[in-house]
Amino acid sequence: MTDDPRTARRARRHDPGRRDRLIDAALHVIAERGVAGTTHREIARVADVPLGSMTYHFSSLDEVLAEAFTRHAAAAAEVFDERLGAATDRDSAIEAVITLIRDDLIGSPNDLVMAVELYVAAARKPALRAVTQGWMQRSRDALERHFDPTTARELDALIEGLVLHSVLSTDPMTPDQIRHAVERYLR
Amino acid sequence: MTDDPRTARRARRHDPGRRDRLIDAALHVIAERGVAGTTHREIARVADVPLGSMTYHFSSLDEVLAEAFTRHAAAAAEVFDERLGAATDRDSAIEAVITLIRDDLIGSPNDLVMAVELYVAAARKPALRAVTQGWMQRSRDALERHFDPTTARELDALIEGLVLHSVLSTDPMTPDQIRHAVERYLR
DNA sequence: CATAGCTATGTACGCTCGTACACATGACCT
DNA sequence: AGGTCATGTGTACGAGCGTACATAGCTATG
Repeated sequence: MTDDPRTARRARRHDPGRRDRLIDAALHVIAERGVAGTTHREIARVADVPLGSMTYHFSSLDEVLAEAFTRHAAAAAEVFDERLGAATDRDSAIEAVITLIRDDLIGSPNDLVMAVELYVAAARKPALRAVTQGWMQRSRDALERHFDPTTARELDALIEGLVLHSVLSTDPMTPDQIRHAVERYLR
Repeated sequence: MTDDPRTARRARRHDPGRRDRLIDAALHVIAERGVAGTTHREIARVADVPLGSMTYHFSSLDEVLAEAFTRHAAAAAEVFDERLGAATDRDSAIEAVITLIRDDLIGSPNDLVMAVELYVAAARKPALRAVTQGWMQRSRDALERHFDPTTARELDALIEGLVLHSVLSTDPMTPDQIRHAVERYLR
């Protein structure tokens, strides 16, 4: 946007540009090294900013983590929305779910790693619990556009389990196996 | 209890079962504080042994974690075996699965925490991947005593997802909801 | 230009960590 | 009994961490 220093008579009290970049860098580090390997120094290194910048923009490391996970969860939930929003009837919703699992979830294992990292982190840090629950709620809401609440909840759990086991297993599920599992449950 | 330091210390001087007790202490610490909070010093404190004892019995902290997770996975898999071993026909196997989820999995959330901690740890430490896979394999094997391999795999995933979402959610699933989900899939 | 005040940085402190290693101890053999 | 040596312990070291904080730099104003 307006990077021109001469803009705005009113002083910009805050520079969201850098803060955003730091959150993105944090996401990158979490995915790469895990929450355990996520430190002020590592994030600063990745974002190419001085260490002091971390404490300036965030009051603690937990705050960085919370913001990073929130951003990731929002992006992930949006994928759910998009896939399912395109569906018009129940059959195409089923197809959307299968595509979602195959392409967006199993297809990018980093997202699963992020999810599991979040689950673990949330178990110890109450601030992150709300993020987890908001994420789950949003994916359930998306499913409820096409399925009744009970089905949505169970289907959501099934998807999570399928993705988790598929990614962690030595032999990932084939698209046909995914289709089989989802259809068996839904029909 | 003999709290006299000299007595206790002398008694501990030669302690063949110490390694085992350290692994149990490690399990306790992992469940309590997470892998991130599991340190040589904390394990030693819980087990009431000197710090040096850790490096004597284990060549690294990763080795402690690996042994602890292996032990936990074995115990968890045994629960699967017992529940399902008691079943004689398909219907009682379904009941066994429902009981397993309700009483052993959702009923003791610590086990779920351990599982997720293991998943995260395994993502970064190859030595732990074999533990995860062995665990999954054993629960699938147990299910295959009563269901065909495809069903066993899908059911295993469904169980994992149900437990995960139930425990992490603000409103845990009721026994009836669990029964509904499992029966809907299996019948 | 001078100045004031907000933004941003470099550095240092206190702490915890994993690990190494010199040394103490006591069980067992002869 | 006395010596040997695996078993077990206490301590110290260097690295990396989160965070605090004095101050440098810039920009809007007078």
